[in-house]
Amino acid sequence: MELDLRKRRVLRVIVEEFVATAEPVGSRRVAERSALDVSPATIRNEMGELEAMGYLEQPHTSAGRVPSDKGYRFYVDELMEAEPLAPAEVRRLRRALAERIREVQGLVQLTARLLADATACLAMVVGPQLEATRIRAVRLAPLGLRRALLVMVTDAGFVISHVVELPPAFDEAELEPLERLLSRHLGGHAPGGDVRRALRVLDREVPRLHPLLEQAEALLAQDLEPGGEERVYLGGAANLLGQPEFRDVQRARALLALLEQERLVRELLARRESAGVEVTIGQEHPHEALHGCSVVAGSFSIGDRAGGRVAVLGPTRMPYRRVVPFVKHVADSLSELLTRAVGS
Amino acid sequence: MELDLRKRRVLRVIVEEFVATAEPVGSRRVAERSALDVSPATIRNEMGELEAMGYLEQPHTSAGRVPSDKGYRFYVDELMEAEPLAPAEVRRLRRALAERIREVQGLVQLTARLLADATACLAMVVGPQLEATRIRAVRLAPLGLRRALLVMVTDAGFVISHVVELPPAFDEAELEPLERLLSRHLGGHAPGGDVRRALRVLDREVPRLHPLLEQAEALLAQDLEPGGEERVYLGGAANLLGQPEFRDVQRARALLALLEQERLVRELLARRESAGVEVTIGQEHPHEALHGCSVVAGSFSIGDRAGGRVAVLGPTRMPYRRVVPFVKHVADSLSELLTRAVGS
DNA sequence: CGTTAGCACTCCCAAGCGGTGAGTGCTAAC
DNA sequence: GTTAGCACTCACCGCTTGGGAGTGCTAACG
Repeated sequence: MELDLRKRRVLRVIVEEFVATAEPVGSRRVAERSALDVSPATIRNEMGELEAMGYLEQPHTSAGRVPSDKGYRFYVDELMEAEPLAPAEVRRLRRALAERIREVQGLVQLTARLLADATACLAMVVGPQLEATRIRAVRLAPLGLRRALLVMVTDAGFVISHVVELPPAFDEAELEPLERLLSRHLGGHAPGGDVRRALRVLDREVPRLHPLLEQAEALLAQDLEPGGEERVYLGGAANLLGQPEFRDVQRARALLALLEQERLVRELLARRESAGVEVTIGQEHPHEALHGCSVVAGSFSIGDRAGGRVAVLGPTRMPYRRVVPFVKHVADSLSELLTRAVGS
Repeated sequence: MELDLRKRRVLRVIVEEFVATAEPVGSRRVAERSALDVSPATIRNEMGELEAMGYLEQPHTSAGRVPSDKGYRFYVDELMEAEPLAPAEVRRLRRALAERIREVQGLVQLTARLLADATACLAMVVGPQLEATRIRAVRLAPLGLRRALLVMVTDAGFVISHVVELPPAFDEAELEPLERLLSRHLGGHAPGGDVRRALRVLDREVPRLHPLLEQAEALLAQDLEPGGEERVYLGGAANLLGQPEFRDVQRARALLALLEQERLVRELLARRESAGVEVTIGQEHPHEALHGCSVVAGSFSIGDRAGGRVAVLGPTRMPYRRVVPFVKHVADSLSELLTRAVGS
């Protein structure tokens, strides 16, 4: 049940024309653009068959054809020729990112902005995952009033900081040795289960610290749970409203409402098995609000550890040829820059 | 040229009816709802005069009247009776905020969410302003590879942290004395001009530190410039799309595009002289995209210093009676909680 | 003199109605 | 297998029409 060469060509032309114009494409246009050198009538036969096979849809009789989700899927998997990025664009991107590589938060936000601008879609970026980092240093800064700031720095430039209450018997002078103790015990561990285990060991060894360690553990757990430190950044929501598929405000509203729930966005970006860029098309999404939409997502890493995710969301009628390589490029650039910054 | 009692009553009814229904209100409805006990014809005369005076507008002949911006302004300033918050709502709010008072970022974000949900508008919150805080402690955590994390903690729970490159001749053992030196010199200063001055003094005293101090100054400047650390949080954009005034997508698009520019949002929230809650209505906004919209904004403070701003944005047809006291309450609650947290 | 009933008038809106044109599917010929 | 020809379908556009809401005006009323 494979598609023969001509059908593939027809499907490709239809997808690309529809992506460009947002209007159903008819047999005549396909005949003109496909360079197949056959008449519209022949194309019509092919289109009829493609529709029967589920790759095309007709909004109504006597309108042209529109790709179905299955059609887009086939296009993305088999037909699309990725459009290489312009060298100037590559340079601009690299320069912009390199400038902010120091602070992860800003980097992630900037990335979202750049992606959105370049693709005219909505961009989503979730930053390096805490779990993927290792604690490099622990500091306790006195704040007075029996409080101190517990700062943990991880190797990806993450800073976890929380105000903790000091046990009543505590003297500020004790902070420095305590700092060293914590650094020794927690350094090198990932701020997930590893650190928790280390905290427990320490708890048994020095029971006096119990109140402090308990707080540290609770606060860490809070950072790690969805919606904690790993913030999600969106950019370019206004881009979507420019697309004709969102002329119906209620659709746009449902989509925005969904995207405001950070938990759902995180779910949307959940890592798949694959290595490269993943495309999720229309009905493949579990949420109804996303049914006319596609998501193109990629991962970046820090050294050999998982970093975060970058993604672009737009109507299924999206310029995949441009978007897919762009997302891939941004993900790879981030990996490279972050890995070098960590210096491992 | 004051409005007599009956005109005030008529205007008030029209504003409130229009706010509730989003449809132009006619003389009959005003007669029914105003309890003035006069006929629609009389009301019509009043409405005609109110229109001539600029308080009302007519979308077209033979439609009811709609308040003009001037009409809303008069309503907000003179006619509106603030609707007290339900005690249950007050309690819920207080509990939710108190839970997150520890970390400023989360608190600000939560506030935006709560405001948006309660008012069915878009909420904007800009966090405590760095300039308004005082540095409480400075820490330098070694990161290896000639780098260290410079952490400055301010009294409002702000944490400013940056990776800095250490001068080549530096030994990690020197960090601790340096830390103490910095703490002594910078502690108590506001991270604006004050700290910069202190840095310069230190620079003269210990020229060896120059490369480090230079970095610190540059990074601080970066944090302080708009778009630095004082992040703006938005919540409830989807709420706006539900309003009938945004049935025209292009309008919504223009608005969203404006709100994506953090600089403009910050401008929008810029402090006015007044003490309480400020309402900016329609054409009073400099940006055209905001012409059908109103903003209700209030300030919160930390101790006796400026804190940040909370605001709500919606169509000019907004339930001011509810929104104004709500914004005021949220601002006051934040002030109270943050002031107590700082413990000054 | 303010208030009111009556009434003509305006104008939006929704529904109904051909005309138009794009695009199709079918059929028969090449 | 391909193609020209052709009837058919159906969204879209512009037009008209009827209805209804709400107004402004005028004249009468207390």
